[in-house]
Parts: sequence; structure tokens; C-alpha cells
Amino acid sequence: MAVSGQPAGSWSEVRDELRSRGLRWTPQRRMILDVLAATQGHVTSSEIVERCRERDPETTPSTVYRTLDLLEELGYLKHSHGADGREEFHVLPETEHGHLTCERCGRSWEMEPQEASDLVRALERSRGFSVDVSHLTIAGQCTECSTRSSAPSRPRCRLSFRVKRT
Amino acid sequence: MAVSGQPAGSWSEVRDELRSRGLRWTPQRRMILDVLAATQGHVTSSEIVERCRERDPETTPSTVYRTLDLLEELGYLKHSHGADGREEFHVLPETEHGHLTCERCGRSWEMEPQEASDLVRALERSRGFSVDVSHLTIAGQCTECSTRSSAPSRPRCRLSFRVKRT
DNA sequence: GATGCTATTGCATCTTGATGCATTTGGCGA
DNA sequence: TCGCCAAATGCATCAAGATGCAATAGCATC
Ligand SMILES: [Mn+2]
Ligand SMILES: [Mn+2]
Ligand SMILES: [Zn+2]
Ligand SMILES: [Zn+2]
Repeated sequence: MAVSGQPAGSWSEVRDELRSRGLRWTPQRRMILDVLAATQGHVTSSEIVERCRERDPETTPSTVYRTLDLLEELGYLKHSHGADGREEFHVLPETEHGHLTCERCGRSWEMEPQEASDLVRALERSRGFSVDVSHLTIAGQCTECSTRSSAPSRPRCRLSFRVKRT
Repeated sequence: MAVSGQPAGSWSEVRDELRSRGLRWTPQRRMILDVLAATQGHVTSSEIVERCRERDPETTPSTVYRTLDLLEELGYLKHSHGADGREEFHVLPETEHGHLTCERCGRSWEMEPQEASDLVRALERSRGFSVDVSHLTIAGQCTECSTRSSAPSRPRCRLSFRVKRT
């Protein structure tokens, strides 16, 4: 993975990969990669659009979405889904990991692949199904929320648009 | 669960539950329940909107979405997410189950809770995290797709809008 | 059966994201 | 360096779904 830890400016790996496939190295793609390099943890596409806009207000959302798709196809990114179903990109997938998210407090944690290894092996054996661990998001309740009583047993983890009031 | 197998017309359980909470029994809600009763397996919200429209073209989408939210809060529905992140409702949650979905062929299967029980126990023990099995969707590759070679290692499971051309 | 309170509806509008298409432009070859 | 052509961008438009608000209508009470 070249995206991580590169001094913004030496995107030669990605650039060459694109060119070698007959794809193109554009200023837009360069900027998106710069933004990704400055990002840690999980980000949604729209957060990336926002960050691009901070650098260049002219940023076109669809260009960003399409570039993210491409980078994922090329293996530079992976995504999973938050409890609300929205895609979240793993910007620095040094190590493969799954995800845990608490339906009540909304916090989330990364999960070592070995934590899911029993499940992975069981499904492999019984069904020949091979789990995509990095796409995996397991929802539930964290310790703290379970201990802290008073709870709707399964509150809906819905999308929510924070309406931007001007 | 009253939703399953009821002759469309005797929604007394749901109706009484609503009334007892100071909520209301409206023709819209009645129709949505009728649609749900005629549905099996998993459905997305927009599919439910379509089915409602078949019965009453005047159906307002937001009314449907809000009713589905309500029914889930009351425990009459549950949802999980397809590989693309979209919500899919379990209309007849007689038995709790998780979900498997193949990123290549798109098919999906239900998973007995016991199949995930190792995982559930492991997370409970190591983190005190209690998994919401019915929300769980595990993506990966099914046997057939794994055997059948020639594959993009991890094709993106993206949303797709089938554009309705008139 | 009429009344009043408040839950719901319907509607307009917004957000995230996908997509078709015309225009622009990266980059290779001459 | 110039031109060409396919790849990308920008833009308009669409889809699914969320949300605020004013008008409507359940239903409990009288
Ligand atoms: Mn969810
Ligand atoms: Mn996905
Ligand atoms: Zn929590
Ligand atoms: Zn398959």
C-alpha cells in the first residue's frame, strides 16, 4: 500500500500503476490521494468530499466518488459499513481487520482477524464460504452500554442527515 | 409477533398495542401491515413502498418509512443490511438468524444463530460485547464462486440504482 | 354525537450517492 | 512539439431516504 505515510507529493507508485493500465494521472486524483494520505482511521465518502472542498472548493462530488471506487478496485482502499449502512473507507489498511460497533453509544472498534477466526473457519468448513473480514461489521452492545441499564433492547441504527442550517 | 400469518384484516394485536401507547391506527398503517403480511423473506423499504403503491398509488414514501421505523421500534420488524449497505427488513422473524451474502453472485443465505455462536461467545468473553445476530450480515464468497476461478479479488459491493427509463 | 388534543400525514426540501452524456484533457506516438 | 483518442471531468438528473412543518384526522372524553 502506497497510500500510507507517503510524503504528499510522491505518488509515483499509484501514478505508475494507473498509467500502466492505460488510466490517467489527473490533478483531481492527485488531490484526493493527498487528502487520503492526511486521513487516519475510517472515513465516509462524503467526509472525503468535504475535505477535498477545503482544499479546492470546486471539487466535483462525482469525481471523488468515482475515484474512490477506482482506488478500491486497484486495492488501495477497502470499505466496510457503519451500523447505519454507510460505507466507511479504511484509509490505511496496513493490517486487515474487522469492525465492531455499539448500537447504543455508536462507538466502534477494530477487531483482529483472529478474533473472528473461529467464525471464519466454521463457515469455511461447513459451507465453503470464505468470509471477507475487512468488510465485516458486527453490531451489538458494548460492555459499558450493557451494564448501564435503561435501554431500548434494539434501537434502530438509522441513517441520519444532520441538516446543515445556514 | 402478530405480523406473520394473520388473515389480512385482524390486526387487533398491533392496533391495540398502538392504541395502548397513545399511538394511532390509521388506514395507511393498516395497509402497510397488509403488505408486510403478504411478504416473505427480506425486503427493502423501497420495495415496500412499491408494493404499497400497487394497492394505493397515492402512497406517500415518508409515511411508509416512518411506519417501518415505528414497527421496528415496537419489535414487529427487524432489519439487517445487504452487502451494499441497504436496509433489508425481516418480515417474519420467527427465528432469529444472521445473514451471509456472496460478493460475487449476490445470493444470500440465512445463518442459524448457532453458526455464529463461537464468535458471539468469544466477543462476549473477551470484550463483554454482545452481538446483535439478526443485524449481522457477513459478506464473502460462496463455494461456487470460489471454485469458479477468474475473479476480481474483492469486487466492490456497491449501491446501484437501476435507472427507470420510461 | 360533538370537541379538543396531539399523533400522523402529506408535502417540500435536503443529503448522500449513482449515472448518462457532452466536453475536456492526459499522455503516447509521430 | 503536435495531434489524436480514449479516459476523466463536470454537470444535470435521478434514486433512496431523512426531516421540518402545516394541515389533517384518530380517539378519548364529555
Ligand atoms: Mn442497521
Ligand atoms: Mn459493501
Ligand atoms: Zn456502547
Ligand atoms: Zn457466489
